[in-house]
Parts: sequence; structure tokens; C-alpha cells
Amino acid sequence: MSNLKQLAQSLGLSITTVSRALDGYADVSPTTRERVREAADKVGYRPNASARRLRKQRAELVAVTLPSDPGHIGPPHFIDMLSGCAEHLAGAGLNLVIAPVPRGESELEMCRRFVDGRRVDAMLLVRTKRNDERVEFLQSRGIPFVTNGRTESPTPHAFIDGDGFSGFRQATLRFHAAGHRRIGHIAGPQEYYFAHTRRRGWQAALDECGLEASLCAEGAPTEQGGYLAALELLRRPLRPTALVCATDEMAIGALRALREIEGGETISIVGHDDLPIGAFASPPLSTMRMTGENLGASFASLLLRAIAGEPAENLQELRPIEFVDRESHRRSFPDV
Amino acid sequence: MSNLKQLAQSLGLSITTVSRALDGYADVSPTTRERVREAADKVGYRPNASARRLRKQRAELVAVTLPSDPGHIGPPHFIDMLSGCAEHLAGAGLNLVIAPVPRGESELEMCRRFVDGRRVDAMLLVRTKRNDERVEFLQSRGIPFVTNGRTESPTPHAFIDGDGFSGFRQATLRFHAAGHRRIGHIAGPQEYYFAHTRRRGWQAALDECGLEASLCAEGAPTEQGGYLAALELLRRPLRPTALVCATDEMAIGALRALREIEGGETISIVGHDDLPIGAFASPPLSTMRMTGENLGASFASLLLRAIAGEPAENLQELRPIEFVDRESHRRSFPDV
DNA sequence: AGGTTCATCCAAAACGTTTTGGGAGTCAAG
DNA sequence: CTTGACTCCCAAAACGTTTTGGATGAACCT
Repeated sequence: MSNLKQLAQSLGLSITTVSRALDGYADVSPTTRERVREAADKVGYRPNASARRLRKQRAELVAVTLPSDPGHIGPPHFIDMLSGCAEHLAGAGLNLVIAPVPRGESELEMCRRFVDGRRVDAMLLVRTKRNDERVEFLQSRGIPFVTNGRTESPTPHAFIDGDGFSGFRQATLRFHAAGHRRIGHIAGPQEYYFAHTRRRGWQAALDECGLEASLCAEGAPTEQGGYLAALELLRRPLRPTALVCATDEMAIGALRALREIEGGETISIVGHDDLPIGAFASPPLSTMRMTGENLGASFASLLLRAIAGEPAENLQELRPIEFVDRESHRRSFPDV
Repeated sequence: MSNLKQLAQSLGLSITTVSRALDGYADVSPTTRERVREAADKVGYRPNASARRLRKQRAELVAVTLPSDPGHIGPPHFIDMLSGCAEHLAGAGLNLVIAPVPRGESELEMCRRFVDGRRVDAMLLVRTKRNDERVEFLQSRGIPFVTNGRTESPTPHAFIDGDGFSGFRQATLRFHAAGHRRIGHIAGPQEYYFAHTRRRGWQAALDECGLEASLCAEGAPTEQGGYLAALELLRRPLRPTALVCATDEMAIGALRALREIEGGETISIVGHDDLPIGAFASPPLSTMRMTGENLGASFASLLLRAIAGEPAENLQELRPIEFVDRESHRRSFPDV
């Protein structure tokens, strides 16, 4: 539409001066600057993004990777996080692009495409695995990135994560203190760090109490996965009296299993994520959540600092977990 | 890292030839082409995206706008749609960027930023309003765009939408055929097209049956909104025996209201969207859904055709609604 | 031999910015 | 008058591609 050359011509100035005027440099007189600004406003001039990116050698883009397995992308409120992140990145002139993994391509190849084409200045990784090849690759390339969730990578990287170990340990200890002695765990896929660490928290608590950690079933991180895993646990001869579930979605699936079996209404249950819908489950789901407001903004801020070159060690946020007590964690159970 | 010049130099060719070899033009000999391709593979050469975009005058980017009201972004499976869309766009060399609306900025200003800066080749609009200023703006600018949901715009534009009117009309007629005579509607915010058209479908059915369309309450398109609206309806002297809810989320909120009031278990209910979680509600939620697989891919294909210049009239998909019958729509109610 | 076609390659321009390295003029100090 | 500092402006280069418009030979007809 309109570019610097046209604007400069219409003002009788060089494109250098116009460019510098708009960027607020001191070597253009205040009167000229004002004149330029007004003219630019009037014709609605915006610098061509591609040209600036080429010249400045910055993509002005941050990519967020989305795992392709359906239901494995993230919790339902994930999109709100993305929205918040994008909003804060926009304040720094960066846009957030979605980097899906096309069928037949590995997550690694996708990363490579983005990184080697200089298409992004940084990346945001979600649903990290314990050994995440994407992390290794980005580290080797020196591309700034932040992950949602830790990994077992030996070299440190930037992340935000909830302290799932402590959260699940505490939740299990609470059940123990309430008199429960058979506390089961509905686990997510163990290759994911979050699922593994939550399970370890549950296990650690049982160890401390001198109980055996045998009542564990693994499933997909979905309602269906939680439902099936719960059925498996509930069919055992010595079934659990309380269930600690890796996610709220799995917990909601487990809730259905409880409704379907006899005596299910005496079994207590707790989830994780604090999905709004949990308050509307039957019974209202007790859960836990990572503390802190506006997760997306925190990611954005970490990304910006990573791009600015701050070392990864300074960019690690391990947040405490807090409980959200509703009904499902305190159902009366018959003494055993 | 590596650019065309270096690659050409190392091969003893001009950058023209290298560029054309990689793009598969016929005016470079097969042997040279192979040689170039191998060398490019070896050093992991990828054309610089910004440079190509500048030269080709295409942003290679499509923006999706996200409304900022929390919970108003879209249904929980929205992210899956985005992922599918991004994946198919990537096949055509396009990336999907998130265009959030920063606090204090209108959706219109945001669109303007993206469009005037030539930052995008097309836009994807979600949660359209009946009179959507974004649609008007994009039409006036001649930017290709596709909406998720219709509008009342006089000039046609590309969209994909479910036939909510028919769906809600049919659902209401089914209740009538099952003997219900007081059929209520839990409506979403009426400025949204989808909410308005669904309400009109409910109303049309009641008109046909000679019943009064008075049992309607409006709420936010969230569980909480559905819960509150349902409470309001259920407190009326002549309360409904069946409820048609604008979305599954609202229906799940309403389900809680039914559990909390006496005789609530005799009231039938149906939602819309077919959220996976509906199958795990108590009772399992009957619902309806737009027909067709992989909505995201359909959006991508429409976007590509819009960018290619196909007229908007050819790019309108009004999809039929199908019912997903579970438990909640056929609860036995006492004869009145 | 002269003309035509074909296959293969390339130099240079263009895309629209930002930044570098001055240039011209003014003013005050020496 | 010269020098230096300062203010305001600008020409040109650079970023890395793609595309235009040939150039150079070789092969093929007539």
C-alpha cells in the first residue's frame, strides 16, 4: 500500500529521515518529527514487516509447538494461556505462531524447519517428555526457548512448572491423615514429565507411610483414559478408598466409573488443574492448581528474557501447588 | 547460518541457478539440480523466510483472532481445530499466527495492525457477532478471510457454520414429540450469531407447535452461565420439563442446577458441540454436533482458496447438525 | 554456411526497511 | 578567519531471496 519511499517523497524528505523520525531518533528535529508522524498517521503507514525482519535479522516470531496426538495437546484452558502469552509478546512486537506437527513428520523435523529457516526468534514447548528430543535439539542450536514442564535434561533450560511431586505427595498424605489406607493413583503416560513426577509424589507419600504403592493404573490423559484406568483399579479385590488422579480430565472420567460401580459414592477423589468444569461435576471435584495468575504472561516474559540472552538458570520457575477443596475429596467411607 | 550466496559459491554456480534448481525449474539441467540438492541437504540450507516474503510480497502468514473475554474464546476443543488448521496450512507454506486483542485495544484496531502492516495474507475469525465490525473492515480492505460462524453482513463472505437453526428446531420438536409441553432454552449472549440463531430455532419450533416461547434465560457461554440461567428457569412457577442449551458447557452447568433442585432428575436436557466430556457427565449428556471431520482442515482449505482469489460465494459451508443421543434427553417426567 | 531452436546458465534488479558514515550549515570559541 | 562542536539531514549499503531478460554454445534444419 504505502511505503517509506512514497511517504518521504510526499514530504520532500529522504527515506532515512522519515524512518528515523518514526523511530524517534534524536538526530531529527522535533518539528520534522511531528510533521512526519502526522503524515504517517494520515496515510496509515505501517512499516512492511518482512522488510524490517530481513534487515534486522529477527523473525519477530515465537513458535509454540503442539503435540499432534489428539487430547494430548494440553488442558482445555490451554488456549487461554496461549492467548495471554500472545498478548504480552505483542507488546514487544513479537507474534506467536502455531507450529503443528504434520502427519508423518517428527516433532524434531518440525523444530528443524522452523529453526533453520530462521523463521522464529524463540520457541515455546508444551507437554514436555522426560527425555525430550526437542529440548536437546534447541539446546544444540542455541535457540532461546522456554518449556511448560521440566525435563530430565542434564543441561538446564528455561521452564515454568508446577511442583507436581509435592502436590501429589501432599494430597496423598492428606488422604492418609483422613484415615485412608488404600490410596490409588490414576497416572498419565509416564513418558511425560508431569505424569511421571506426579506419580512419584504419590509413591513417595505411600513410602513415608509404610504403605505399598500397588494401586496404580495408567491411561491416556483424557476422560476416557481416566475412566478405563479407574475401572481397572476398582475391579481389584482390594480396591482403593481414595484416588489421586494425574489430571482433572482423568478425574472426571474416574468419577463416572465411581458412579457406575456399587459403593462408588464412598470413594474419595482428587484431580489436578482446577478446570472450571470441575466445579460442575458430580460430586464437585476437589483438585489442585499451580499458584500464580496469568500463566501466559509469565511465559511471555520468560521468552523475552531468553531472547535478550539471559542464561537459562535464571529462567526457571517451579511454582507451588495449592489445593482447591470442593466435595469429592471428603466422601465418607466405611471403616475397613 | 547458510545462505544462497555461500551455497552458490561452494558449488561454483550463480545464486540464480541454485535458487532455480531448488525450486525445480526446468531451465537447470537434471545433473546440476541433483548436485545442488545434495549440497543443500548436506549443509541444511533453508531459504530465509523474511527475504522470500519480502521478495514475493506475501507474508506466508494467516492470523486467527481470539476474543479476549475469558471463556468466550471458543469451545474447549477449539485448540484441536487450530492445530488441524495450522497443519494443513503448513502444507501450503503458510503459518498460523495468533492475533490476540491487547487490553485497551478494540478487535478492529488489532485487525488494522495486522492488515496494514502486510503481516498476513488472510485472516480466520472465530465467534462472529451478528454485526461484526471485523468483517466489515476486512471486506472494505479486500483481505481474504474466513469466519467460523455466519454474520448478518449484507455482502457475502466465506464461512463455515453449523445449521444451528435447524438443529435447535429439530431438538425442540423432538422434545415436543416426546410429550414435553414446557420446553425451555438456555441461551448464549445474543450478540453472537450462533447464540442468536440457535435461539431462533428453538423459538420457531415452539411457534409451529402453538406453544409460547417464554421459558428462555440468557447467560455467559460457560458452565457458570448455564448454571445460573438454569436456576432462573427452574425457579419459575411453571418450570420447564425439558431444556435445550446453546452449548455443552452451558448444559453441563445446567446439569448441576438439576441435581440441586428437587425433581431435577425428571428434567430432560440437550446441549450442542459434542464435547468429549459430555459422555462423562451425570447423566451422560445428549447433544448435537456439526457434521464433518477435521474442521481445521476445512478452514485451511477455504483460506487457501480465498487467498487464491476465489469469490466468497463459493466459500460458504453450512453444515447440517446431527444428534448424539446419550441419556440426558430422555428422562422420564411425570405427566402434567 | 546461415539460420533457428533448444538447453543451460547468469548478472542485475527489485522487494522495503534500518543503519552506517558522512555532508552541509550554524554558531560560539579561539 | 579558523576551528571545533553541534544540529539536522541524506546517499548508499546491506539484509537474502526471486524473477527478468538475456548470453552462450550446441545441435539441428535448409
